[in-house]
Amino acid sequence: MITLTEENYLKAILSISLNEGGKVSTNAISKEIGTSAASVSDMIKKLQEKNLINYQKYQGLELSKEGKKKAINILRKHRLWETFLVNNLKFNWGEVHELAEQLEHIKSPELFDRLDSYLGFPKFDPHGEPIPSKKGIIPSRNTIPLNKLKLKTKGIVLGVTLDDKSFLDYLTQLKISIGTNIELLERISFDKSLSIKIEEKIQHISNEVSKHLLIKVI
Amino acid sequence: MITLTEENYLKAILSISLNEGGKVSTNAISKEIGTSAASVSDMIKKLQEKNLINYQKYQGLELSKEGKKKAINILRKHRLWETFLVNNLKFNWGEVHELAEQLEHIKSPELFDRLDSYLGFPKFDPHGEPIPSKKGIIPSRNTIPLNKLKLKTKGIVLGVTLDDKSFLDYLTQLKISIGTNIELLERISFDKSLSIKIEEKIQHISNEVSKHLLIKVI
DNA sequence: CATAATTTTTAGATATGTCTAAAAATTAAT
DNA sequence: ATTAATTTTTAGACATATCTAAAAATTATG
Repeated sequence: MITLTEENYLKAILSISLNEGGKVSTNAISKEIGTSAASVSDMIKKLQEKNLINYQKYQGLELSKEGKKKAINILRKHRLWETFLVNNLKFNWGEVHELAEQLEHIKSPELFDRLDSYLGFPKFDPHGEPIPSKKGIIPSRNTIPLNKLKLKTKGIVLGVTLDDKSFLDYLTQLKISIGTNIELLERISFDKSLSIKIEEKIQHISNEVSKHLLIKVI
Repeated sequence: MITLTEENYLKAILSISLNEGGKVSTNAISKEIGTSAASVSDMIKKLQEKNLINYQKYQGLELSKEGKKKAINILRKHRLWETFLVNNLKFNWGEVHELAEQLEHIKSPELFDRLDSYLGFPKFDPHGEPIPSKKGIIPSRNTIPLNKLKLKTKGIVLGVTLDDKSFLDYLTQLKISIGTNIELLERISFDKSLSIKIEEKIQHISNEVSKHLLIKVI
């Protein structure tokens, strides 16, 4: 049986792999989870014993096939819950992350099959993030982060890659949400900040914000 | 902060109080939860320190005002989830207990307000058990257990008082569910078993089964 | 390439929640 | 009202998940 804590480690390792690729370091996990490197080191041993990761001392680690399957399933559960909370219970998109962090640990394959069906088999959650299928396949789309977009290009916001309340509240304030039309007008070379046109209105946003906006070019 | 384990103890204590009344013994909790009396004794100390129970060594215990409030809230959450699982996700009434035992520990007052509203503010769950209101008021109805019913009396099944898969599956097999019409035909004095008429069909059930069926006399 | 800086691991503690075995208190029975 | 049975508590252990401090290994630097 896998514990809640072990699930959180797997999830963190998956998240780091997806963002950075390659081997995952003890320190990276420590930062992601907010525990000491010593604790991570302990937990790594347990995950290794359970064959959920491949790991050699001092050499970093990666998820095993089994570990990846479990981690992706947690992601699936998280995103199905977020979809339910926003679509059905009318939470706004900034409010659901912590709640989904609790709900993602519920154990019942049957529940998630039914929830998936109840929600109409959504492929993307309210943040535009892909919901892994029951078999663990993660849907993909042709999007690029706004900070990589060419000048004078028009696109649609299809997703955000940061599920953080203050970030999402700020987007809401800028009237940016999933489906919003955007045009990249100007890039300031000094700080890589951007002037963009959002539904006919000109706004200025930082590089940090633009990094987390996934755009489909039109 | 209250832990998951503490919540389970509070729930168990509430359940025993509601069923038996009076002071709750260490042994009763031990049986209800399935841990040793020694473990219960340890946990009792913690709950006492947190002022969730009133307790004197060797003298049994009862929930404090605060403890009762928390316990009733867990019950509320459990029953709201059972309602969602049956009404919306189409689980049958025997399948939802274990799942609701996990879901009842989710922490978010906002979630349960919204879920309550989403479900249409139900007063009773799919087993006919009362759902405590947000303020902790437990709805009541004029029902009696089938084993206390007078002979030749007709009534409607309004609830069951045991949330156990094998029991509920058996009821389903007997075609007994919430709202079923029932008439008490005969009581066998030897074992207190009953002959009953269910929707025009005669059936024979044990006293143990009849104890857990709540009837409204018509 | 030797040393400094960083990362990772080990060692030893702590808190939670559990257990068994034994002691203490209460309740029941003769 | 003693003794026996039962219940409850204490004592001592164990597993999980965490920590800090220190040691070991790796990586970076002059």
